[in-house]
Amino acid sequence: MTKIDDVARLAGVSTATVSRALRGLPTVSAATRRRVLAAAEQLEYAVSPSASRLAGGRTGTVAVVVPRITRWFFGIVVETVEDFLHQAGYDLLLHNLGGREQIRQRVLRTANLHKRVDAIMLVATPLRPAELTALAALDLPGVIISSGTVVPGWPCVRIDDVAAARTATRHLLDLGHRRIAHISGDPDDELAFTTHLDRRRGYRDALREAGLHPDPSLDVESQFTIDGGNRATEELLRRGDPPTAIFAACDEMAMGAMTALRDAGLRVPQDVSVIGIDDHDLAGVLGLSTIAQPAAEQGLLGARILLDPLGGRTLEPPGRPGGDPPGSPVILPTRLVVRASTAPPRAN
Amino acid sequence: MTKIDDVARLAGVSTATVSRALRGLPTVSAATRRRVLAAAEQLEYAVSPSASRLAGGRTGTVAVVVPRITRWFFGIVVETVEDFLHQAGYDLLLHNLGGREQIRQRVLRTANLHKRVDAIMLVATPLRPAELTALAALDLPGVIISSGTVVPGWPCVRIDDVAAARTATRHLLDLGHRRIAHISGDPDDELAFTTHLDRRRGYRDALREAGLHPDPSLDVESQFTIDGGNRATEELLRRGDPPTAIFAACDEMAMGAMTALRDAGLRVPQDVSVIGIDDHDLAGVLGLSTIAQPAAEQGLLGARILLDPLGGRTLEPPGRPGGDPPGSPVILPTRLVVRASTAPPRAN
DNA sequence: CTGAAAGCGCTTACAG
DNA sequence: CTGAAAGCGCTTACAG
Repeated sequence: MTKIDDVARLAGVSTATVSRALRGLPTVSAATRRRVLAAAEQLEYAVSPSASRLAGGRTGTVAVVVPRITRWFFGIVVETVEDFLHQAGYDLLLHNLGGREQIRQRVLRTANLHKRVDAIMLVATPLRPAELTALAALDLPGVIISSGTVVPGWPCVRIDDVAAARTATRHLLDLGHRRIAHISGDPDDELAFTTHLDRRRGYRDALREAGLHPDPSLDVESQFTIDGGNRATEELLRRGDPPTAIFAACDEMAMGAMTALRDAGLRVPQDVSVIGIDDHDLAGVLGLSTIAQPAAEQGLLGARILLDPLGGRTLEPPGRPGGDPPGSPVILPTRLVVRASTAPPRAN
Repeated sequence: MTKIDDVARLAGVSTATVSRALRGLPTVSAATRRRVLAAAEQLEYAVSPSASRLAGGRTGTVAVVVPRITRWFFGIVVETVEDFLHQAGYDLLLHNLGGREQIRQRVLRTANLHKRVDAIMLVATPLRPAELTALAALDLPGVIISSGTVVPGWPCVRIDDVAAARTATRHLLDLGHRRIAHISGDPDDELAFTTHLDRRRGYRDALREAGLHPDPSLDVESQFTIDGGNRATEELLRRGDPPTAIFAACDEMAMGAMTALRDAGLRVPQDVSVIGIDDHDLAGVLGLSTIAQPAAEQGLLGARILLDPLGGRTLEPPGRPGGDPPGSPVILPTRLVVRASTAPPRAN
């Protein structure tokens, strides 16, 4: 195991100089730096992260907390953030809550992040009061992606869920639909999302703007998964007088809805139109109309803001009007993508 | 920041004793341990990982290297392994190669893993000779999941890809198909899988066992993705005289094949049967017949073997016959799942 | 069962 | 621009 002393000896300098040269500090002469780098190269020296962290007081690590990495949105975010962090020289400490209360408690306690990371990215993870207090006590920089809670001082990057849902619903209204169902997440989901609340609001807003009354019998709560969409749609059909269109709160639910409809002998879109939110990898394959949201961009921008020593004010996406109150979230745009799953209702 | 000295002072013992008590070492009296734990609790003490690692010589971290976390198999593996590692008190350092040569080089160099992790899990990541040398030089325990290279001394957990492919092909043969195409991964894929080679071999073996000659015009290479399956199938159809069945090397390719067939006006399974390998989350939704492979089990078993101080010989799955030569991979079973995408060919 | 002391391998004021 | 020395916060022989 070659250590810094070996490099110092070979280069004929002190360990302090090796440390400075290797980290690219400006206070090293070009000639010295060259000698140090050559020595380090020759000895295949790699700094010991533990020693460096202990002495330097920085961990060089960012915690990324996601509900479930196997879900489309979270997978994309992690992939993007991982790439960016590693390029910036940071390690990524992954925490996948996995819907298990036990894991959630393990992760979201002070002790588990303290002294272990320099910063925290919370993806769609709402916090309970005690968790919020614990995180705030860490006094670490953090960023929120997509939704969850507001942590004082932590920037947030997300889409406008209300607007996205409104656009989806309006697309169905524009096609002529009037009996529009909504299937969405459940407050009792172990993962405790809040996203579905905003999306339901957008759905209801759009209906009201069109002069329609939201019909509770057309609004079914389930899980944010394929299976959840499947079951919600089955429940919907069980209630009789099926809708002519379904707005699913995410693409995975929409896929489950398409299956349930097919299993019930209904065709999409001839009998029932379906639209989701996300633009999941498979949306194109399935011909699913959707509201595309920029998952990678949310992760990337969040990571940049997190690492930006200036606090990220200079990293806002172009085109965003200045003058927002400090602390307001960065909202990234969504986009209606019309595919084969939505069409006008059959002739009345 | 409360540190170990604070706890020692409050508990009225030395820091050595605090250290021992907190780590559950047996050489501490029950009374002392109780006092130490109470003091630590009261002060909300959390050990500094950097200091502990530097002094103890263990990083408490496992590197997990995957080609792309957004693909079904790798997402499942990471989720499973993350849970197990954290329960065992280890951190998971995630490396997502993402098909970028630059990242690959960064990750698979000695310097980046050395002194940074205690063990390495390589998921479906074939190594070049130089990378193999570098990893071997690390002299760390490691485990291989699914395939890739053989690293001397590293156990391997996987399925039998040849057998899985043979079963898939035989299912089509049993249904009466004779013109069976195969779409699979490309050697030029940036991720450089080897899995597709085994699967192609199983396909050809099955054909030969049925007295058929593999027809090169029915064998198209592409990428292991939905889009890859889509393009491979388009190519297949472009060649004229389409097959009556397609065996896709993975479910994601099979999904792309289903889309391409539908876009070409062909029905599944009436005109063309399709089968994949994986049992992807969406396989059920899409009615895709497949060879199910236990992704979570491969990850979990690999992680257990990695952390097992005994080297994992006691952790082999039950039912596995003893007497395998040491170093031979642990093979987990696969299972044919027949859904709606496979049926007998139309009347000749 | 417990403690005093050395040491893990760096980085950081401080001095020059 | 460079070095000597202290210190980061633990763990580990070594003694007792």
